[in-house]
Amino acid sequence: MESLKKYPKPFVTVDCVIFGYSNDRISVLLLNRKEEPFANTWTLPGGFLRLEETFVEAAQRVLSNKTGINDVFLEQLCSFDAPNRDPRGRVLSVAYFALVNPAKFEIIAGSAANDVQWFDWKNCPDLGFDHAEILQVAVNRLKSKILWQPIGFELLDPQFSMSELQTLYETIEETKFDRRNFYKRIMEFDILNKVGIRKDGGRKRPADLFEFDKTGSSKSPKEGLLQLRF
Amino acid sequence: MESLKKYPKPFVTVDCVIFGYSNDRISVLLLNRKEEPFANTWTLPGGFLRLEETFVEAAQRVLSNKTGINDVFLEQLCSFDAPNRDPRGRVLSVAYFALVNPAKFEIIAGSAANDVQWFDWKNCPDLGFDHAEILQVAVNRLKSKILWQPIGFELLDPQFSMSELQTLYETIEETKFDRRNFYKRIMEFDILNKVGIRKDGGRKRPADLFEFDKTGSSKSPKEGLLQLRF
DNA sequence: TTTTTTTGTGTAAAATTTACGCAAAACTAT
DNA sequence: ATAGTTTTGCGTAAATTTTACACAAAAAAA
Repeated sequence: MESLKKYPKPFVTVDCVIFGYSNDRISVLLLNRKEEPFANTWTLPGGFLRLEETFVEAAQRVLSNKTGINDVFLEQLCSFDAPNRDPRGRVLSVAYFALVNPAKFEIIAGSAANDVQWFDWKNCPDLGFDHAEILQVAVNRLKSKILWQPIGFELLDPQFSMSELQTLYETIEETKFDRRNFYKRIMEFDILNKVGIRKDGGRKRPADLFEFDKTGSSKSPKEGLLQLRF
Repeated sequence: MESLKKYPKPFVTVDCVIFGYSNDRISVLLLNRKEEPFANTWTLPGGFLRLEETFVEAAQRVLSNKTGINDVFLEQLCSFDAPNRDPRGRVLSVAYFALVNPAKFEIIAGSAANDVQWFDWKNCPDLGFDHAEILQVAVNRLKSKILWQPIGFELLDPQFSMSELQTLYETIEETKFDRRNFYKRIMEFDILNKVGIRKDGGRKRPADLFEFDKTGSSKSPKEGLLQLRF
């Protein structure tokens, strides 16, 4: 069998765009680096791939070690290849993204980080490497993805009201929807189960509470794809 | 600055899914390998990334050397990471895809290939490595992409009739559209310029000939996205 | 000439999307 | 208590879009 010795090998890292949602705001998890390059600069959490790992395994390990976040569903975003994107040498990056409910995680800066924090997705600090570009790609993906898939449930508490779901969609899409049409449209897809009404200190009329129907029996039209248009 | 010496390096290849269209059929360009692993087996054309190259540059070089195809517009598809996807070691692959008009290229097998041929996308031979999986991802991407972007023009001759364009769409989507509604829908997007009527041996009434409007003045609704639904 | 096939244009029915109306439920203020 | 306010769930008609055809013109075939 042909030897691979003659071929050069780049370094390969996995970088993660972790989106969170709380208080009607989308946030992104950033890490402040302790070491050069980009020491004391905010970046996406990431790290080098090990030879026995898949990308997702590497991403889970990096997220756990550097940010304290465990067991998130990661989706591949894009790979980045600018030859000068890392001053140390040729370092490729495979970017992944995930949506999480920040309330479910305690973020803990690992030993290689000065700090780990959530930042509003519209007000991030300058990012090291080409991570601003990666983040932009992730934001675009999130915006288009929400129109076609019932995401958002990973971002909310297990039980939520329709207005909470609507606010999430409006925050991501940066528009407003008609409340009544949103309600009808979401319900048509059969992806929600009504599980009661809000008990706690509601302000006005208590809202019905829903949770995502995990039985997968959704009857959404157009070959199983959501399609929100208001 | 931190040394990278402690980090392992995988090999990285670029693999290309080149779709062609002729005689109402979508085809894929495959290469029959001369060397192990997968000697005498069909695979997607691909090769190892050089450290000074971007992915696209590597793909262009590989395509030119191994298949004789030059200057195609490549779009990143996905990266593949199964640890055992290459028996020689840890070899990652970044897949790209392109749409071309086969009539514009002469395919020439490079020295590392027994042969290079177009295969019908529904009747490919068994592929080496994980290339069947890569091809499946590419096919899915092509099908969804055509609904949102005015592709297909790269697949046709510079001037084409509406029925030729429709047949292309029907071939990719594997459905039939109403001829008159297809005509109107396409015209609404202002992406075609009428450039005359067919002169040569037309069979019945000669069709108007169109070409893609490269001035970028398309007025498609929904934020510039095509949306074909019949 | 007549027939056949393909193409360009138009139009009405069907379906979907959009814009609101309204009453019920709980809180607030008298 | 009672009246007023705000939020929620459900309904309905207008506006728009999609779908299904009708029809005549252009050229080849008979």
